[in-house]
Amino acid sequence: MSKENNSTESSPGNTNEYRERRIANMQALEKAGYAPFGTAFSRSDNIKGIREKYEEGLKVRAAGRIMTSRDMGKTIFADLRDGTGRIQLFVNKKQLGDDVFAAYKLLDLGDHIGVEGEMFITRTGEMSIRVDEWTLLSKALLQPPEKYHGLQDTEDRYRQRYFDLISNEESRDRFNKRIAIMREIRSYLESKGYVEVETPMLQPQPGGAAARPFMTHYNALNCTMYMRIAPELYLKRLLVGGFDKVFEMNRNFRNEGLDRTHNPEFTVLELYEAYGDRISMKNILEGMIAHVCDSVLGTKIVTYEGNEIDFTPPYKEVSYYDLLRGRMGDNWFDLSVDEARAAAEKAGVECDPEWDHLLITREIYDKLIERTLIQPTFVIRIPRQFIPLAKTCVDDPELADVFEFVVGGKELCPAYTEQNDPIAQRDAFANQAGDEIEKIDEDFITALECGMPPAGGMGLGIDRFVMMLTGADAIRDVILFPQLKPRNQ
RNA sequence: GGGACGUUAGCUCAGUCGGUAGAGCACGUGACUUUUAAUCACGGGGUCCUGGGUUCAAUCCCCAGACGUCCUACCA
Repeated sequence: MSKENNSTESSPGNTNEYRERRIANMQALEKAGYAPFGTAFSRSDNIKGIREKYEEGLKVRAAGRIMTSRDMGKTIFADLRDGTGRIQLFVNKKQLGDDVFAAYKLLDLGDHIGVEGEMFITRTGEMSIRVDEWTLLSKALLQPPEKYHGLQDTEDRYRQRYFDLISNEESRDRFNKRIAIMREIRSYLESKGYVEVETPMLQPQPGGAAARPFMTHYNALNCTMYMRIAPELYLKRLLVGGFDKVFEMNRNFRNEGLDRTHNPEFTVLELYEAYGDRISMKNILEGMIAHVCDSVLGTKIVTYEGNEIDFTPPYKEVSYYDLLRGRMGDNWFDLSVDEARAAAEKAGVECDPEWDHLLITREIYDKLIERTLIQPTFVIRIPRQFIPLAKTCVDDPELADVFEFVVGGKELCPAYTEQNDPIAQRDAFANQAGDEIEKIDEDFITALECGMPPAGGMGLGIDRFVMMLTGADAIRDVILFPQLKPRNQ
């Protein structure tokens, strides 16, 4: 809305002529015996159901919001919409009688009404309800956005999502898909014996990832608490406690930047399977993605950022070292640090002079290689220093037994053969590479010392997954109420 | 954080090489008993994001700010 004087304000100096007119209509309706904000209305079905049960002459009761109106004089055609669909109303003066028809004319676009009438098909082939009776359910005091273009202003669409949802079908569809995707993930995992659990979002010490947390003060205990950056360490405690297959799909919070692909609160699926490993994670992920694509989209092929992506499993698997050699030459890992830096700079990758071979390698992967992996790909056997919570490969203690699942040039889902050795875990925390150092969670180490079963685990960024499956190019398009900078009052 | 661009009627957008603005939808009045982006006629509606500056005159030019979008850097 424009910017300062909008809808939510109703103070006398700020009303506009549209609102005043609607209030006048509301008062006239009230005088005619129509309560402007009605009570429950019993429907014979929702609009989708009514359409599906169509029969000529079938008597139905429907409720919804008036979206458009075509006034032909003695007959008015209107579109009524609820959460499931739209249907045309045929409102006729003779049918209703002069007074009821005159009252109907006091309705405005955006009002909610309930109607009763018989179904029929108009000459032009439009399924309709011939209204015998109607009742006012809720008067809208503000105009809905433009009926054809909808609400386009990106800022308004995020700040006033209700207007976006009222007027933009693509937006409604996208969020319905998000809901369906999450529902199908749950139902798939439950069918495989996983249980959904809840672990603390308010934590005395944030762990499970390297990220800046949100801090808050807990008055009752007079201590600092942190919004979780990941649920991982708690889910693993549950493995220790005897839950064999657990998952949690809920919010993480990170006190970091805000852009096209980052929102400070975002939804992640984390999943752990006792007695499993990286391979079991690969299997569950392939099965889950295929199920979600089929049940929600009806296809495994999606278009994302101009690329056609085929989610038909199995997905190809390639080792981190092979990717590096493929890009930088077979002798890449034999180069000295200086040679490696020179080669990286030559390839257009800027390197900090402090970096060792490992960090230069990571920069090359991040800057040159990851974005070229468009089709779903498991990148495996990654240097262990980057991944303190994973076990190393049985045949090579320098490599972590993990995969990074990359799609459309972006990392979508990391999965590990989880570290369950408390001594190795403590060492790994202490020896992390780069600047991503986590504080050691002593209670977590204690839990490991009780014996955590060997396990596979993974984390899937739900928002980005939904973006991919719905072709959205901003995370704000898949989060109902994304974070925006507050407006000054 | 750095850079580019944007902000005009309730909504979608034009526009003014500096002389306070237009269209479509919506709204109001009238016509119309099968329309569906209904149609036709007439009409009302604006702090041109905010604050400074230049100027006889600023919505337009300059400076600063707010918010947003895109690019770029960083975390997923």
